Amino acid sequence: MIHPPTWHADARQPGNHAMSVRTRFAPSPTGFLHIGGARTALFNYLFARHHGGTYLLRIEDTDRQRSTPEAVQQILDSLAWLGLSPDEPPVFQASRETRHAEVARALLARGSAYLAYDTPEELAAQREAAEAAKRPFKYDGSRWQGLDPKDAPSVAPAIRIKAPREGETVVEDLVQGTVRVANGELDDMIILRSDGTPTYLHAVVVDDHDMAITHVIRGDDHLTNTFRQCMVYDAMGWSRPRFAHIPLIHGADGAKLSKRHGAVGALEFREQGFLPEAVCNYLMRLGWGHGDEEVIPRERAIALFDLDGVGRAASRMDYAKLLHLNGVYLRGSDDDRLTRDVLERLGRHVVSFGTLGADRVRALMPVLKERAKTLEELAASAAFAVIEGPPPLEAKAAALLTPEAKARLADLAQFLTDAPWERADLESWLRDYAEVKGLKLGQVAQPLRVALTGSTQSPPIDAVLWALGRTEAMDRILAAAEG
RNA sequence: GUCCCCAUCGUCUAGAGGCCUAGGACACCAGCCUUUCACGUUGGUAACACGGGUUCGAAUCCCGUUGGGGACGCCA
Repeated sequence: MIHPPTWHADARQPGNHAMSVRTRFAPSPTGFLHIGGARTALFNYLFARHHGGTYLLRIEDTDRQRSTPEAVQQILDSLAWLGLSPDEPPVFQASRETRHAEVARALLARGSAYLAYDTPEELAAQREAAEAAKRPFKYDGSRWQGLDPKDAPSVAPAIRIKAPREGETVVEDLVQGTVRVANGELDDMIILRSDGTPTYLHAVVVDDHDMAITHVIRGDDHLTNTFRQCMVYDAMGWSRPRFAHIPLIHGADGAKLSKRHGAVGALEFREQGFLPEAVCNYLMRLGWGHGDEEVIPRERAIALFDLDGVGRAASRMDYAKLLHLNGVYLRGSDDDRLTRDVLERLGRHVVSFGTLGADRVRALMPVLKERAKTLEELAASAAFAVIEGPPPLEAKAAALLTPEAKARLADLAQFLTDAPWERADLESWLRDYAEVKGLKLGQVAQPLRVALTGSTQSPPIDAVLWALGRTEAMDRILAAAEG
């Protein structure tokens, strides 16, 4: 019967450092790290930090067919980008197979497990028969138990753990609450395959135990597996960790999150111009809340986060809200950092530029970042500043360059020749010009904007004028006036 | 099919029996600001899945229904 081990309570006593919190994120390197996994990592990180504990990473690479070194690197890169790198070097599960086998044999020696000589084909047939008869398949290994090795078939055996038949298993889940299942539902699962490799359900338990994990925080999809894992803990006489099963993230339509919903890989968000702090903030708020707080930077998140605030229902990915949050973080970001990123993106988009262009982008950054939601948008909006010479004209912008507008620009160029080149001065010169000519400021600003940026949308025109510098600005105005 | 979990505006959530005429955020609509686009700001539309209990009183507790999700591998 299952009661939380007493040290769990002790661990929460202030002043008890003997059993500090240890969490782990345990992805399998069979693909890229998706957004759901990223959130699981985040919760593990936040929980450990909040309690002054340790946050670890274990790569579950026991499936040798599907695990790849590229995927491992991808996961590491993703976590690094999100600021969720582990406190210690990652543990590779495959490297611990000797230990897994050792525990399996210990279970055998204790009489808690037995050798099962079924072939995969036999099992598949049994499963099919059960399905055909519309009854749930439950493995029956009674014929192998207590078998004299001499009578064993000449088949490499797997090791199966004996499931309890009576009573029920109870898990006090930190998120889901008390969850119980009748032991009659469990069956004798394989812990060591016939080829000597461990199964996931077994390896996880051995590793979590050996790594002294105190809190297993993972996706909801592992909830029912937890009862199977309990069999190993209990049979070995190990105290179980605390479990916390967090709900999954779904796509906007409520179905399992997949590529057709948009970006799902953590690194895809980076490519699309999202900031890691915005992604983390968004992910944290998905399934967790603290009153009305929405913008919660890392430090604040660590201070606030705890598992009791995690909801039990699955939530849907809302890209619009992420986008909004990204805008918030973008506006609050350091100008030098943004400039660096934008220049890099522009370079990738095959725009060549010199230091003059780079300086202009930096000068414009405070007003540029006000009007972008992603780094990609930011880069696009900075493109006019980085190039030399007249910018390419957008269709809508070109339409604005009427003969009158061109004449106006020529006149304006003349007028600006003697202007002092400071932003505030430029603004008042433009206002004066409009007033003298009996025009609304917009009538002057729009043609000018088109000439300088090639677009009908840009930061305030005085800022653009100033950042471009007198020479470059004059070039562009004249080019537009003559073109 | 069996077992497990879940259920407040379109979405993320606040809500731990009276503070709820159900609050906030995103999105959407309208207005203001304005030099374009954003930002900002003001207001608006919009939810307790359904049915039974328990209680003086239920979004909050219990049961059922419906609807979602997950797990049932010599995958992880």
